[in-house]
Amino acid sequence: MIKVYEKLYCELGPKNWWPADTPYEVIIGAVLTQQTRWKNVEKAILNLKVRGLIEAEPLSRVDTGELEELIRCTGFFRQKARRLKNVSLFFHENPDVFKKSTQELRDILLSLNGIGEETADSIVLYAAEKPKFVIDAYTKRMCKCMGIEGNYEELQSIFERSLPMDVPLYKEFHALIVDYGKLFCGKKRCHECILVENGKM
DNA sequence: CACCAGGTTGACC
DNA sequence: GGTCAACATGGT
Repeated sequence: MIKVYEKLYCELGPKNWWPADTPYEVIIGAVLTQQTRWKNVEKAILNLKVRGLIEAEPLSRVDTGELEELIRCTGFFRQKARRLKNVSLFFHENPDVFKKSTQELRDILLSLNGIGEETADSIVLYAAEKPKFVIDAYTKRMCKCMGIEGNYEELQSIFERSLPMDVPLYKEFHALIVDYGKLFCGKKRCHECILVENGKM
């Protein structure tokens, strides 16, 4: 996998993800971007910034109806508003949760409604800056292009086993995979894959 | 008009 | 264990 990383980095890097000013902005963005284009998330985050809601405490208390309007442009706005408030209440009451171990933190995040594996790992990696490789739809697609298939845990294990355990590397690699996916891996265009030569990575 | 986007959940088998 | 509809807006 390290060769895939090097190839992507040479073609497209560096991406310097995650685009956010603070760790809590990463958490909000991670929830809002679920099944949604980042462009729309940016608008919603700007709305929240204007209202001073990029912190756990105020976000946990904001009126649900108002929050729904502020994030409407990200779709699924009712459930995202409810989930954002729940998550914010949790972080407000547990401000030191990032000090826990990677695995503990991941399990805690997964227990929160609205945070599944990808969102949990995005928060672990980009907000808490702990080494967990994020697997998303682009990653699954890219792996499939390379003849690798599996569930979330299996794919994550492949990346984590074959890469040095390094937070900046995990961050940049995931960013590159997403960017690469947007450019080349849109369903019918996988023949343009710049990764596979000789059927090998 | 149809399809998709940096997914998650709860119901069901 | 896996599969599936529901959740909803905005862009191509």
